[in-house]
Amino acid sequence: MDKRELLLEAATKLFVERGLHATPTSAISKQAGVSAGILFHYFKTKDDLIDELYVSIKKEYTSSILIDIDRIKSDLGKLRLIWSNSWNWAIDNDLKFKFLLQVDNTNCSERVKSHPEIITKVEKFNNFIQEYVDKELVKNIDTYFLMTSMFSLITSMVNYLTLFPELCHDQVFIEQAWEMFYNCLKP
Amino acid sequence: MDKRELLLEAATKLFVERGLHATPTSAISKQAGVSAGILFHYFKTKDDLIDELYVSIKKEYTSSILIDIDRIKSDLGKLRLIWSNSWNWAIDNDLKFKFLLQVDNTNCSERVKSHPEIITKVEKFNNFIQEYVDKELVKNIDTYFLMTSMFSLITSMVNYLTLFPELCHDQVFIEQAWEMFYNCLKP
DNA sequence: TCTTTAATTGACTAATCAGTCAACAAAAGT
DNA sequence: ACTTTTGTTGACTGATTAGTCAATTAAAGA
Repeated sequence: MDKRELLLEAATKLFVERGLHATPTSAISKQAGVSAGILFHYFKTKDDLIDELYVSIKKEYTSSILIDIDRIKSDLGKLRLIWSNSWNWAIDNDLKFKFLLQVDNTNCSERVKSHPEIITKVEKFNNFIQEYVDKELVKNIDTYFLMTSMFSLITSMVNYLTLFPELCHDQVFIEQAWEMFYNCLKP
Repeated sequence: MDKRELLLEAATKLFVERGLHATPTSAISKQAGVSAGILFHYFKTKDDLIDELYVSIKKEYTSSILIDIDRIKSDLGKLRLIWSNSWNWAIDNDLKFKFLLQVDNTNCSERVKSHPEIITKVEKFNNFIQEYVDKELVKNIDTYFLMTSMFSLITSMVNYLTLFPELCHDQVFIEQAWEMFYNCLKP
């Protein structure tokens, strides 16, 4: 198997368990079952590894959000799919999601948040929300504020579902959570 | 001035700037203008300092939330005061707030989240919300889920206001943000 | 005043870290 | 078959770290 991939996977696990700086590169290579030196063959520095890991996971997450979006006709249905895609991906990839949260809440994330591919994704999503503002399906307020509010609600839902996983399939809870989400956004 | 306090203040600043593990104790004592050894006179270990800092800041934050709550009569007014107290404290104490966010999104926070004083505060707030559920002023859903949703919205608002501080005094924005907050909670 | 206790210093240590490197192995090209 | 490139190893290094400690100063009691 690709050792680069093994290293990224091991790093995700250890970073979430111990934190970025408390995880030595030696522990990452050990967890991945490869030699200590090879990490610096694939990544110039440890910070480089962190950056590449963040960007690749963020891309994976933002891509997952729009899955099957064209199979839905109604605007509200699309918004609901974005909502459920978001927390479903996070539940299915809890280590990766926790890694994103950890980095997003660190100042060192400034280094990587300005990555061009991520900025593009954010802009795309921004335009998507602007359409909803124009159609008067959501509040007429700055789209970036709408976006952060949306993702903060999704994040809190993911954290809650992580504590009570059985609720993932509880239709009553899911319906109430969606109601809260959309009530927050609607005009 | 109290060197213990100087150390905590310096630690808050550096932890937020560099991250917990990327901040050596030597940097903390240097920033505080005291000798390297004195840190271990006031705190047994570095982790001890982190724990004590977290608990003291969390207590300060949770206390600030209920300021002047008895001067308001209406239930809705009280809820709105909790909301504005929360983000006002966070804006006024941005370093401390960022420190809380950073620790809350780390696995190492498990160590400290179970601190008795913090559990008591959370339970108190939980009961407060339960009253609102009983009075049918907020959705009939698990109070812990309501609580995390509330604070996630407040957090996203604080992050947004940090980027655009002038909006703190923009009555239109504040009113819309409150509308979003309460629409999310109401039955 | 004298004694005891607490606060404070900074040089020190043992451990740990990110990153290097010479050597070797495997693939790929010719 | 032979050469070049690429992947891989693990011992090594210089720098940095958390935490110690003997010595010094300040404060408090008697």
